[in-house]
Amino acid sequence: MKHVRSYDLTIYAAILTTMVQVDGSYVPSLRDDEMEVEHLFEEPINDHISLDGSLASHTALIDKDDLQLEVLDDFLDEGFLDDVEIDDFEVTDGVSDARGGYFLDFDFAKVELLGSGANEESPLENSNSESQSPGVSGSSTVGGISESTKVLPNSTQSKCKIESIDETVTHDTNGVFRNSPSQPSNVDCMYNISLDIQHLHELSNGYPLAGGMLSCKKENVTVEDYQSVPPREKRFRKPTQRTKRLENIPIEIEKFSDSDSDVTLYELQHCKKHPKKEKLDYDDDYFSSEESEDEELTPKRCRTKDRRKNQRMWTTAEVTKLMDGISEYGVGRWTDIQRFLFSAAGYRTPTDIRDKWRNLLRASSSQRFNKKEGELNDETSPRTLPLSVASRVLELSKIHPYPKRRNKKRTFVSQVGSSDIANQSNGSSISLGRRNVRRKKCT
DNA sequence: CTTAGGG
DNA sequence: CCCTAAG
Repeated sequence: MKHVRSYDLTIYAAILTTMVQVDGSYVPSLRDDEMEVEHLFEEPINDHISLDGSLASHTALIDKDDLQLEVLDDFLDEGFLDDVEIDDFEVTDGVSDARGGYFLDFDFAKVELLGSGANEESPLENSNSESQSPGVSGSSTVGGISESTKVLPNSTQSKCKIESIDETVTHDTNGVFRNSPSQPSNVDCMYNISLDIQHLHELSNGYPLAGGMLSCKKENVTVEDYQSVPPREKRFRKPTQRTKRLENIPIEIEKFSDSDSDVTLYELQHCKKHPKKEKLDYDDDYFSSEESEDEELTPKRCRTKDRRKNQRMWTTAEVTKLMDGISEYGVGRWTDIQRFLFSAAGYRTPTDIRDKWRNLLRASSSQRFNKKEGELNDETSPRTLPLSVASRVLELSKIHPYPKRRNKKRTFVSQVGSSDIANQSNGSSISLGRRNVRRKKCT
């Protein structure tokens, strides 16, 4: 989520600001600021909450590095900066560019100038250019600011600098972060940072954001230590279909071994996968269907050793559900069927469902053929589907013919169909079904 | 990304 | 189940 990323950095920025702010006294404690920022999180309703911070740069600032690094470390520990990509912030170094990551401008361009006096260049600076891990870059930001504040002995100098910073900073990043137009930099070069936390609620889903971020440990974190923080391995591997499928089951068991594990996990995954379609109305089907507990309790995972990698036997309940879904949504809307009926399963991709339906059709037809032949169908055999299922499949196949357009046999089937919903043209019935489905779904 | 079709 | 082409 980009929101999360930019927002994290934004908050982090706010913390930075307030940290350096500590007026005159330079209290090496973040407590007050913590509270301020925490309020940000507590009131997601207000769109803009402004932090007033005076970026004081007069005197040497103690162990700010440690504190800041600690805070940053907390960031990393909490995993909030995990996903921050460096390309989320276009690093531009021009004041004129109002679109670039002003923060990076701020830190790297300006602050480095400020700290030009003593260039014992903390190795953090180098890590910027590496840009391998955004978290690392953030850390360098911390180092830069703190260093500058430390080094700078002259207040007037800093004033000028920060004025220019103000101009630079005026910028609207994705509408997330906004800075008030340059304040007349008075004594302490006050500048205003207003946070747009319109996306805050998105973060607060169970993530101890403020708490974890603001908890200020007292351990010293040296620069080297920080640098040694391994850049979080990126898991943008683009898993293949099979990988995804395989990953599906163990994750459920591992991460969410709780009671409602399945549902929660599915929600998460699904929302991640289809961010737009996250409005899933989980009707009673979703929870009360016998399918869920059936699947959970009896994970009939009959894996034939070699042929199919991971094959799950289709239970009768599943087949029933599949037919329900087809009768409701129509043939061809496999994604909907999967989403609304097989969502709890986790496996059973739309393709699987379609394949199953295809197989069902085949089986039913063959069964009918067998009936004609007079062969007795063995209901107990797993190879033959129960008569109830078969009859239903046949009926459904009449109503919703499988969209094999070129198939001439379907016309025959439709003519035989007693419900007369399916006319000679298969397409009409299908499209009708789809329209109904859409209306039902989008409400 | 979803579906259809073939393997 | 898997893969891939087509919309």
